[in-house]
Amino acid sequence: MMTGRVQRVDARANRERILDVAEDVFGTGGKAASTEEVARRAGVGIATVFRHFPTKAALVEAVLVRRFDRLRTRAETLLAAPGAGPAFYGFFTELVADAATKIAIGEALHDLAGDDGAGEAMAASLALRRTFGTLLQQAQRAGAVRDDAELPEVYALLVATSRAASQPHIDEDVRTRMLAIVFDGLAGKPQDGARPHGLRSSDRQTGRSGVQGVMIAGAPSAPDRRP
Amino acid sequence: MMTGRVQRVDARANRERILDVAEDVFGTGGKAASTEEVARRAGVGIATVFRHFPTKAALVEAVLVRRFDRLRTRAETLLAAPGAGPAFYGFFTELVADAATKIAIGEALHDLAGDDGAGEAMAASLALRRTFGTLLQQAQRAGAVRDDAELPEVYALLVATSRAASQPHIDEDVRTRMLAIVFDGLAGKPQDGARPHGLRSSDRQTGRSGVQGVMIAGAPSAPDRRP
Amino acid sequence: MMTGRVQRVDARANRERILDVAEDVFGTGGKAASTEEVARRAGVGIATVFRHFPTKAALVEAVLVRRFDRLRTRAETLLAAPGAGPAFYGFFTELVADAATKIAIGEALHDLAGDDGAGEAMAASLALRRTFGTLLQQAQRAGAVRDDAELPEVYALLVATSRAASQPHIDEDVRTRMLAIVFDGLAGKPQDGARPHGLRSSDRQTGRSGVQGVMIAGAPSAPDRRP
Amino acid sequence: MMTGRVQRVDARANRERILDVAEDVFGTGGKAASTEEVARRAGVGIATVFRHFPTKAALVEAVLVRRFDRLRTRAETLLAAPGAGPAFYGFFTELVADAATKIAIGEALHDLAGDDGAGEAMAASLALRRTFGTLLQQAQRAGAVRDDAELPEVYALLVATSRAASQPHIDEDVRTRMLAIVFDGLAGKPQDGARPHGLRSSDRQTGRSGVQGVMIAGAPSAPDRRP
DNA sequence: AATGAATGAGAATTCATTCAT
DNA sequence: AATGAATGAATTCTCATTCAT
Repeated sequence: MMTGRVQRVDARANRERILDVAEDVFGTGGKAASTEEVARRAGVGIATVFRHFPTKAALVEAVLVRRFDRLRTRAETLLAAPGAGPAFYGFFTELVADAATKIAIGEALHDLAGDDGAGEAMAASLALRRTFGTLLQQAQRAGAVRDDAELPEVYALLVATSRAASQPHIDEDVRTRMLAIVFDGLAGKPQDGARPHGLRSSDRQTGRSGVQGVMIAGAPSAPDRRP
Repeated sequence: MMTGRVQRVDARANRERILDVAEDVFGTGGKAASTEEVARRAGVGIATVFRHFPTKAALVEAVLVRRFDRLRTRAETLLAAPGAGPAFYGFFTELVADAATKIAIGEALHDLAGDDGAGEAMAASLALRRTFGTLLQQAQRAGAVRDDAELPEVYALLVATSRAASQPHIDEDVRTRMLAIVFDGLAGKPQDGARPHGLRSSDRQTGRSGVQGVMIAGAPSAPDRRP
Repeated sequence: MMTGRVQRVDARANRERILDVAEDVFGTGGKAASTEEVARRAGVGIATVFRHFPTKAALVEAVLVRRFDRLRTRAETLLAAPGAGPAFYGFFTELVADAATKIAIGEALHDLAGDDGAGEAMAASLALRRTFGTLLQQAQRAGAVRDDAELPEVYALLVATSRAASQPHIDEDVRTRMLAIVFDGLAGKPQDGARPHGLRSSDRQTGRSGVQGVMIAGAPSAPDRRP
Repeated sequence: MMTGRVQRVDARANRERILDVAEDVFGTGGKAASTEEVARRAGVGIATVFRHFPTKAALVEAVLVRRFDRLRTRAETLLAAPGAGPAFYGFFTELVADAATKIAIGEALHDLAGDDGAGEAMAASLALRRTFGTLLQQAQRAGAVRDDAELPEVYALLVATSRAASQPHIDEDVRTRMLAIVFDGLAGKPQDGARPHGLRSSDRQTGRSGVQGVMIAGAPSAPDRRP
């Protein structure tokens, strides 16, 4: 009994170590990194990795599931915190900051978003997205986020910025200012009708935005310089 | 002589065909796609590909250089067009829309951004960035983009959104609305001091944004609902 | 033109050499033998083997197809020869003698017989069986083989004896005498009703033969010693 | 003491269970089946299998020894039964029928026959062969088997037919008729000199049988149809 | 210049066997 | 004595790159 327990504890520890290392290895080198590298850096034999995760895909998936679950748990914690605005923006900021060190997870977030093959990871990803959607709604009800922003585009921005943040030359400073711009866009009341860029967030089903044509054609009718 | 000339013309045509195919192949399948696939779809022998591009990396680089150059040329054209604001936003929109179909180029833009190994492609990438910087300055001078936004973060947003747009489940509609938010953030006057998210684009060198701590601590002093 | 032809000739030669070697390697070691062994003994790189045969199964199948085709061709030649009896028995003898040196091919004949996964090889095997069936019918019409023997059991005997002949300790002498017994059984007029073993070839659908029960029960009614 | 005894009883039981399972596993999947599969289906840990049988080869050997011993015991029982003919043919039939369900054992019988590496199994195999030889002699003395048949070829036929019977598409009906032909060959008085196949069981040391040459040459002088 | 064949260095995965408890 | 985890040596297959024609 005791024996069994101890062995399991050891194995569990190994499993966790492998996951930790894999998160780092796949983070740095993308999922193209070799399983052997994971084994080496985890200090175990290659077969041990395969004992815990029968295929490489299973290993990658386990890494993602763990990561998505952690993020979702964090989001749930923030849901309960007072201050819906800070909760939303804080989570957004945290996730992007975290992505900076877990490089290819952004890629995974990215890849999985449309991939339906990876069962569990997909589920965990969707759960995270759902919770994030709740954070968004709360923040909108609190007036901290404009009402016309919807989950698909906001989540796309979350993925986009976290992915961008994983680039090594994007330091913390740049990242913060990048987010400040996005956050202004999210918070900002669509002031007056005249915007310099001609896009409206509330536009739907309009096919191609008119901007491109206008721009190519040359001078837009909108005033170029604001008073 | 004639033969030589003809062969050269043939070779040049081959080179272009290979580049076209490679752009598509690496676009669809990522740079993990095989060189043999490129050769097959270009209708040439594998050795011909390696005759034109001594390594796979060289082929990928040539694809990127051509792509960056095209984008830069487009940016230069817009620089001369009247209407600095539409020029900037239009180019941004175009590039993101284009990325949606050239999937892995966004990845490359991404990867290269910090990579200094890839000589020519890096140079082309920097040239594009520089031209984009000029577009930005013009737009700022025209009042179409807030003054406190600087190239690093704006370029980061360009990369981020173009990468996000390459995901299959991001349709044109979502892409447009995502950009609308970002563009509002770029255009928007930093209204009053009280922002719901607590980030200021003009903050520099401040290490960690204070948001996180505040948020975790709970209720911020700032009013949650705006009047 | 010339160039292309020459290359193809070389490649064809390599292909044949690989097949020859594979026939030997899989013959000696069973299909469990490694592809690398085939490559080494063929004097080519492992990748060359896989270039010609995309999977190991394809290689094994190609070996079998070639072998079955050769045997069928031989059978067809004999079909045209005068003397249906000698043709039948001669083919039987030849095939068994040949199997003695192509060890595991007997195994393949064996395995394939019920296997429907291996497309081409299965087809080639069936073609051989069909031609052998014609040889059998001719021999029966010529009175050289008893009329009540049918293809399934005769073919089973062919497979069985060729497989047995592949064992190293079965020398030619033993093989010949083993065949002599089988051939006597095939040729032999079902003499009188009283056989010492109690089985009749013409029995069909009789479920279990009665022999076993009788034997276990003890003394059969049939006379034990023949006059 | 008590503990030791109990443990030993348990261990013995485990050993038997492992052997039972192994007989089935190696029977179904060939000896390529994995040891882990045996352990799993036996409900023990993999290490327990290796405690009882130090190598996989030892396990396979133990399975074979047990099987050969059982067959030999059965043969010995039949030796004492009245009716030497039925004893011989019955044993032959039983063994072949049994092989139909213990697939790869036929293969093992086969493989071992010439293999001198597998000590105990080889010995058990030889013991079986010896006992079978006695059955044969008795049957010959009883006139149930022709006098000129000797053990090597008869045993070869036993192995050959049992191996053939293990093929899934050889049903009981075909198996019985295949045996009927062989048994006719074994029982049959070498009638008159003129056989359609030209082989004589009593031929020894004659190098190649003349049949092949004759057949290839074409029309034999012997009449093709018997009067 | 162009081609297709050849090559060896990985990569994922499996398996018999050993180790620690 | 029993267990399950760990291990490294195969094995199949892929791919960038080189060679010969």
